[in-house]
Amino acid sequence: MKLGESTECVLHAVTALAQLGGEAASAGQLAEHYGVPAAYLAKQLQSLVRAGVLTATTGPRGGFRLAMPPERITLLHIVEAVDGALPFYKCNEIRQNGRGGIPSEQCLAPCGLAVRMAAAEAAWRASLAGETVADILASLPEGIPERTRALLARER
Amino acid sequence: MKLGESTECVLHAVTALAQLGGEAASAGQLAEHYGVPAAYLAKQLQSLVRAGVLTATTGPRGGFRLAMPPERITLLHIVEAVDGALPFYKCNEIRQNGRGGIPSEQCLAPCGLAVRMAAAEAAWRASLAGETVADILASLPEGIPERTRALLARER
DNA sequence: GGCGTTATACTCGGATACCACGTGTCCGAGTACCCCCGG
DNA sequence: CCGGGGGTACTCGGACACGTGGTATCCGAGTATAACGCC
Repeated sequence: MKLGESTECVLHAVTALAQLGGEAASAGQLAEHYGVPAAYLAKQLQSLVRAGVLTATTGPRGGFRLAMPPERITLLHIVEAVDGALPFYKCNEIRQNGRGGIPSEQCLAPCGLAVRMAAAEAAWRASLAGETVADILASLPEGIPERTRALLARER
Repeated sequence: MKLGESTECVLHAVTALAQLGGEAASAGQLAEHYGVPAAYLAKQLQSLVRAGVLTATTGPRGGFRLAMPPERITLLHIVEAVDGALPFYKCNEIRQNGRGGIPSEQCLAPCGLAVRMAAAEAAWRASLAGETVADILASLPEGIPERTRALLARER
């Protein structure tokens, strides 16, 4: 029960892109910015493109940029894009299997365990869906966005 | 980001044990009761013993039994025992690494991303900690506890 | 000087090895029970 | 008939293969740019 190691990289990468205000940055730039393998970061950012959180453009001066304003991108969007949106708990209805299997006519109500596990998972998702990238930007230390822009901006 | 397949088996196994009211059942019995591999279930139940949720006795008429009354066993106890209690999200402080690393004197406040991820995880844990095995028993269909006792009880 | 063409360098995108965790299985150590024997 | 001892069968507990998902990496397809030559 843990998120992939790459989730942290991607969260920070999106934060950096948000500081650029719609400008693009290449995977190589972002990787160098955080000291992570470039090819690996690129692979993860692709899943964000598929999820519609980022857009990608090829060629010189290309790269990744936000597909939505930061206020509309929630942490849940990013986490689900990178780590998958499958439910944590999969109910296989084993209550109906084996020697003690409950006859299906008594299983009209969903399995109580599955209901509780789903509720906990919903609480997690709701918490992540309540925080946006804009909230993260607002909590950065003073002067960091300007510094990020200076480091990542590409002079024409 | 998903729980192990075995979590479901273990949750149901504990539910079955709770229906026995402190009586013991062997791993083999429980496995047959749910149609799952016996050796595998036994392996998982061991981690519950280590976590103090169950007690185990060897020898004939031995097996596993609850170490606490069902009202005191929460779903979080079980899930953490089986799946580990590690945090989902591990903050490696990559904000301090690489070319854009933030100097440590500006990192007195914890990383905002880590704070949000931890909050979501806390919501998940709180939801699971609010549900006990006794709640699960109360939501079972009519007559199931009696049936489980009849199937799992071992005549002296 | 302005425009079209060409060459270039840079970007993403998917396909490919490597490794760790979880799944599934097995056999050995220990113990409570049951049977048998002796008193 | 009662008590003790030994054998037995049953239980958990940890050690051992196997497979899948994630990590890390590479090279190829495509494009905007920039330079160059021509008009």
